[in-house]
Amino acid sequence: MPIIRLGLEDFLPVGDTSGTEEDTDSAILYGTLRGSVVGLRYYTGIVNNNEMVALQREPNNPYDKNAVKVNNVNGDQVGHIKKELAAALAGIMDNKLALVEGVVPYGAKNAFTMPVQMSFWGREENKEAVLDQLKRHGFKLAPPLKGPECGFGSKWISGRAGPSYSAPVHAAVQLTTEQLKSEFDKLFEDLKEDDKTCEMEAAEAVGTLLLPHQKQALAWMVSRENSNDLPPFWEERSDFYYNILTNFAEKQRPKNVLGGILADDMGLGKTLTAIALILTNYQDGKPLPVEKITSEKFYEESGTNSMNSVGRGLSTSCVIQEDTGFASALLPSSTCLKRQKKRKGTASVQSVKKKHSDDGPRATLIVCPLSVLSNWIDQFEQHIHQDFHVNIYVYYGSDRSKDPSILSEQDVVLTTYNILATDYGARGDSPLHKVTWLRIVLDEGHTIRNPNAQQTKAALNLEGDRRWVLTGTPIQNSVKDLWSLISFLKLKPFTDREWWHRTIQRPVTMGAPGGLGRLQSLIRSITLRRTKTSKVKGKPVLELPERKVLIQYVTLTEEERQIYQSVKEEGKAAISRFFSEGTVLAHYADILGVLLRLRQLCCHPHLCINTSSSSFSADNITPEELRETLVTKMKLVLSSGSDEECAVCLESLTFPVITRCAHVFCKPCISEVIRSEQPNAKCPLCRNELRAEHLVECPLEGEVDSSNGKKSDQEWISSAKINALMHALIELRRDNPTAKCLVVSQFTTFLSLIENPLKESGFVFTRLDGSMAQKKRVEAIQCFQSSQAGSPTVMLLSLKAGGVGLNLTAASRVFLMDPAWNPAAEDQCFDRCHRLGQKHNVVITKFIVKDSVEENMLKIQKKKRELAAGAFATKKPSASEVKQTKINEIKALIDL
DNA sequence: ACCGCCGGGTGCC
DNA sequence: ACCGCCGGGTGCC
Repeated sequence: MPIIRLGLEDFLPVGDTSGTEEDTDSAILYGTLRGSVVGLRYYTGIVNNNEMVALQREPNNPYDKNAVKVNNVNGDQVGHIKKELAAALAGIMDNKLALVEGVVPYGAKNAFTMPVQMSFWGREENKEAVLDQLKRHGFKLAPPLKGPECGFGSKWISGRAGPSYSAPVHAAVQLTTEQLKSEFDKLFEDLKEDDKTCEMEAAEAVGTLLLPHQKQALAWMVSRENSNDLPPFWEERSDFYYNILTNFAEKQRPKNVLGGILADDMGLGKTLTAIALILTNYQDGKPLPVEKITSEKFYEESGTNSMNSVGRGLSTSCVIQEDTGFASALLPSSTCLKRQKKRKGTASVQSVKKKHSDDGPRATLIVCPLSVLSNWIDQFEQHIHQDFHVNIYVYYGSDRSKDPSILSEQDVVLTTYNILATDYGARGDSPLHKVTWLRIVLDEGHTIRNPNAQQTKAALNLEGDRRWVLTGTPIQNSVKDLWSLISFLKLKPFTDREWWHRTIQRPVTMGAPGGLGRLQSLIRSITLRRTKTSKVKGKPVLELPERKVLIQYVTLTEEERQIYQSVKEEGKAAISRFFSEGTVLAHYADILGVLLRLRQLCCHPHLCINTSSSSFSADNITPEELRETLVTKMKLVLSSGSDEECAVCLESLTFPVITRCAHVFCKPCISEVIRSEQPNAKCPLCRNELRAEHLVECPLEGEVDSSNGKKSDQEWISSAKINALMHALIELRRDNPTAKCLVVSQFTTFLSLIENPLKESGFVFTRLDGSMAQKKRVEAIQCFQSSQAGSPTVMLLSLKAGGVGLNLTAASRVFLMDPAWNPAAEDQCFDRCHRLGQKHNVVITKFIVKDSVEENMLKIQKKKRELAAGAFATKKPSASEVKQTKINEIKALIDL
């Protein structure tokens, strides 16, 4: 199931939200006030009756420091707020006590002044201050007018119609949570219907036959790019264009985005579809003119149309320029350069692309997270027909070209969000921003959901009419997330946050009638989304082979059980003490340590070395010792596989730091807490003193394994789990010698221990873990995916290795050696082989030690799954709820 | 007339 | 602005 969590805050004004940032979601309507706009004749901006206007402070106005400008939806100034009123508004606006929004109810054609109906929105606690401030200037708010869409702009009851309509206080009728849930479910439903079911064949240069749903996506994308439709919510009226949300009108036809959001579930082939689009729709629906090599075949491999095949391996025909040095690190050494030379020497070229700049833009820019950059390169390699030649430039690395004309000559330029943001930050020196692109594709587009992030701003400022967002999770936490995407698509008038907020976001969050409907029709007009269970012509989009998860219980040996029990009793005693002392959270890292050791003991006694942790009492120690202890604790937290979240942002840790009270947060998050609560900041988790200079950063180097090092000096012994695994592997080999399997663990040391018996029993195996260099990874993957005789049948895989794109479809069996805290991490791992291209039924075996922490983890996993399934309309948990959940989990895990 | 009244000039902030 | 406001011109009926 796609992760579309919709927080309660999407629908209800939720009070407490940690304060620091202006959160417009908890705003209530204080009331309304009629004022006047003056000075109309000095400005060009015009409005219609009932049109929304923006009020903007102008503190540097030489005549009045209180000045408030009035702009129309287009951003053109209409006039000023009359000075007496402006004097009252200035303080309110400057101190962000309220959001003041205006609508011109009538008199839009007046020559000198016109009325403006203002609504004041803000947090409950600021209401008094606002009313007071207005009162001091002799103004008084009227209660909110009641109308079907009061405060949301559309239909104002004009003054003349008489105020007999206006009375009740509540602006909008709120739907029940259930209603909202079902409403929102519909948001992405049926997007495939009507015009989105046409299919289109890809251009010849696409060497892979598209699946039906991919042909549909291609047809839809091509039609979007070539469409002449008006953007959503615009109508043509006699000789002007009219926006039905804001009532703004203009002569000039508003541009629709020649793109949209491809929001297919992971695994449906968004990348391939985008590649097909690039090659199929250049101009006027004609394919991209690329070199076609018509003479003899150049390569040994002969790739024909293969249905989304894996294992086409190296047969490729794209030329990837390597002056970045990055591509060569990603790709097997021989892949590109040799071919490029070969082709240059012998190929006869039928049609050479024109390089004249007067042809208009040619290049497509693709921006993606670094983790999927190599996947894009692979996919281009796989899917471009070998007789065609496509120029791809990987804009990455310190020697990336600063010359925009190099970029604009390409067919495709690939880069990452970080590079995009870095270049953009170095002002005036971003070649990416100097090129007018034919097309811009943002992959994993949800990474730009934070509108304040540099990468978002950098993406918004790219030039190019065809703009696409690829994402499997268009809405991650709330409707808010959509704004950056919509803004990137340059959909008028939503590029300005005020109009988005007033016309879509607030109506939806406040449950205004029609709010969801608007959002839905907006989404429908620019989004294509299919899930794994969607159907095309009555058949599932993807017919994946079956997937079975078996749990195989393992009984520890006598010796293992003895060690386990003694560590457990010791840990349980310590944790009980923490509970009785009320210091559970202060010892959180220690508790994780106990649990980690128990989990390791379930796998193999050697995983767990320093059983006697000295860190239980940390009284009189030097700063250096303290620092070291903290670093150790942080590493423990990070390596415990518990997928710790930052209690401030509630997301996974970025740039983790540990506090003196041993709690781990994102550095930016905790720094902000310290800054905003100074001088007496307290730890959000335990309320201990918090100081910026006490924060300890994690010494770099990705994968931290707490049990690293000491493996060679210990004699190898087996364990109950290893025995169970080997038994299963040998049985599997006997029944099906060519079957491939993944052996997955969170503990890379455990994987190393497993290498021993694999060798002894004559298995050919390979390995993939987070510590391996990019090049080694690619080798390991290609080696494993190969179907050649003698290729590895086992891959030792660390649970979190590899990005989303990791494709291990050669495997049809998975042995999960130890359960993960987060069931989603397990699922993601299983999806690496249970995905497009898998030909066999997939059987997953989870080894679980009977009567152990592992069994308890299964129970917690079950709960989490249930929670995730029902999470749709549930509120995002607060920090204290997260805390309580954790405490409960700890109790359950250690049988307290 | 230290007023009223008239009518022209004028006009955002 | 077909207003308000300003300030100069003017002054019984």
